[in-house]
Amino acid sequence: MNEEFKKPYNPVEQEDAIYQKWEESGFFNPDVCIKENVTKSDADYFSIVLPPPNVTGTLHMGSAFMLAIEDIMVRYNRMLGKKTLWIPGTDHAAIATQSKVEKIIQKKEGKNRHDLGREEFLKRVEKFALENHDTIIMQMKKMGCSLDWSREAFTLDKQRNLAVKTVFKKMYDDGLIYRGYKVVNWDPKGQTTISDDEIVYEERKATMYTFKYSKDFPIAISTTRPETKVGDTAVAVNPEDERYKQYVGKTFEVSDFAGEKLSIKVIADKEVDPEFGTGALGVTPAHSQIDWEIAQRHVLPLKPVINEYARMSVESSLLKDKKVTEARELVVQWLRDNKLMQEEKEISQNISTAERTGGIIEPLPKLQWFIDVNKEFSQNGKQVTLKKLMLSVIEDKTINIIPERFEKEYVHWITNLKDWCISRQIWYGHRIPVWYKNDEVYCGVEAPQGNDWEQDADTLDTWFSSGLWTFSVLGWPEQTEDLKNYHPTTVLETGYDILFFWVARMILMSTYALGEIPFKNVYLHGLVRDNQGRKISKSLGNNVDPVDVIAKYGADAVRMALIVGTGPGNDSKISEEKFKAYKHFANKIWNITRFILENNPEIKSDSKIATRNEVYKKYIDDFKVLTKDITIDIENYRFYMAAEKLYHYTWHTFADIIIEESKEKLKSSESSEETQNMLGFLLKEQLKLLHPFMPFITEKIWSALPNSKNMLMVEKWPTN
RNA sequence: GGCCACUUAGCUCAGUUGGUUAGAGCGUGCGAUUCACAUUCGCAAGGUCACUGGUUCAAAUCCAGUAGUGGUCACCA
Repeated sequence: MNEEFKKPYNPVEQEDAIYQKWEESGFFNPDVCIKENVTKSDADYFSIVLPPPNVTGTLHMGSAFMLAIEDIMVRYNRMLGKKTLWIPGTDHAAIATQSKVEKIIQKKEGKNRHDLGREEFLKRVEKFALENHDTIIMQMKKMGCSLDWSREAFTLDKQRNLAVKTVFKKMYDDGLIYRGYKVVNWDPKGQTTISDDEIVYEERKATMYTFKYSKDFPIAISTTRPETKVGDTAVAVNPEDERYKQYVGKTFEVSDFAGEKLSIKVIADKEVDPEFGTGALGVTPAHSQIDWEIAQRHVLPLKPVINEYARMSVESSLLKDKKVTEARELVVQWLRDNKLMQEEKEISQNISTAERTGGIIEPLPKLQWFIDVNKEFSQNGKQVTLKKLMLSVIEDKTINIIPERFEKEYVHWITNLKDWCISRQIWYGHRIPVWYKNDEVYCGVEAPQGNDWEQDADTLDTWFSSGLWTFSVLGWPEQTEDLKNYHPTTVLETGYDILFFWVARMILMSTYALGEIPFKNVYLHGLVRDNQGRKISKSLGNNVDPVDVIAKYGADAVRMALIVGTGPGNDSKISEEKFKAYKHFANKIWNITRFILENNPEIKSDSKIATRNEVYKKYIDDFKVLTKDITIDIENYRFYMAAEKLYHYTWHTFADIIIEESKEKLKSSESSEETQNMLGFLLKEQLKLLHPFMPFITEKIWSALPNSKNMLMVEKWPTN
């Protein structure tokens, strides 16, 4: 017998070598599987893209959980004999990466990006991205991921850039992308616009001030932001409000409001809630989304009073160049001094902050690029909108979301979706493929001919390129074989926290650009929390590098610990005890093998011989029931259940009962032949079932068994 | 505020279409162990399935409500 089995199983000594063997075999690549005749060329396909990790950092336990689920699906389907493709890649994560590198440079060198210049700064970002990329790849290999590395992609590489520009141009030509001047979410800290989805609300205490613009102004208004009121051009009231009906349509001149001259028109708008505050709303078209919309409806003038640095851009001496927070106090004091303040009330309110920089969002009117989600266009002879495309594939179940409850959330989100602001004033990302020359505008995949054309300085929202991921990784816009063979992908597996950011955008991009869904199924997993149920975060210091845990317990144990007990969409807690338990389990499988090797060195495994014995026939029949059960669980995405059932069977049925009972039988020469075949058969079949969950140890044992020709990773999944 | 999820053993969680005596792992207690097991095995204790009501021959499971916890979306100026 192999000497190795006399020691406890030590994953650290084995796993890297096993992974290397897999890689060298080439079987992660379906083309090789076909060539080597382990997969039929006309077999059904299974394809899945890896949600590309951000190069802004390295992997955490949540990513490890994701990788475990996906690798289970991939290995299972490969063993079923399908043409199986899992495509790896990483995401440049534009704003997240840029702001991280900016912070580092600021801290180390005291410089900002403008000190370095666009070219030098981008070099630094790329270096940072590459380092993280290499770590991420190493981490994924440690987890045992059977990704086809020959097809690795990056959201910002040349091929993906072509896809981005191609889609942009198509949308531009279809009138779905437009450049427009309107109030956007401006992040003064990151010096860029962000989309509605990149806003994080923070609850804070604030004061609600109620006042009049001047002594003879008839209506009092309420606000938490008095400094913006120097930009007011109207007061809106509800059309039904009897108190104010007499003033509607009139314009009042205010000669001095905190040093500014105002011209306020009283308008009636049904959006105004007469119950709130004084029932009158001071309209600041330039610095509020809602007020902007009201101003559009009533054709009100626009008066910007705040600039990109969150400072007052008015000319009057009191407020000029003051930060908004200072200006607020100055205006409040001015109101008190002039006896215009009626009430100051402490309230709690949610303020908008930028997800990546933490900067307080300042709504500003700016000229930006948008995707119009409500504009009709013609596709396959039908009039559609992007919104309708996104809704219909979920509503008619062309795409399935697991767990189902997220379908409702998705529909709700899409229904309320507004135009998507896609331009960013940052440097790291896909440059907008638009050029300007005097009054001319050119949009194209390539730069226009001739001199004096200047390219738009902005880059695209990172989710624009991630949205193309399912087909850009397959070589689109070229009509590649991969695209024909593997799109739409079979399943998209990702965290529920990026359902809107990413899943929705992929559906938008694919149904638009290809007229085809990006995936047939969406499987959403939950968050991995620490043993106290807290979110993993830097500030708590509870972040664990999966590689460290793997070094201690082995990748198989880590995978099992993450999978067992965690259903789709559910958050999970992870603890040392759980890792330990599955390390024990790995050793149990190891010892089971040792016992069988000692008593059945050739690993005889003929089930026909075994079933001569009635009891063994029952064992084997029971096992077939289990096999079917496990298969159904996996097919229905119940990996947690399949894993637990296998664990339980191997330890408490196979080891505790079947092996225990076999000890006597092996001693008697008359039944030992049957017993050997029964044990050998069940061992081999169990290794196959366990392989997707615990690939390393099962492959290791398989290779140590006599007569094992193929690698376990390309053995056939047991069927009845 | 809207919507969603969760509440089952000390802890972490299963319990699929309603159907024997509600399960597992960890932990606890007792015992065994020259044995494939450094990481072993057996036995045991431990539950008002959050609460109230309903449907049903039958409810942890379905329905309605209440409470608590968490999430998410939208925010009112």
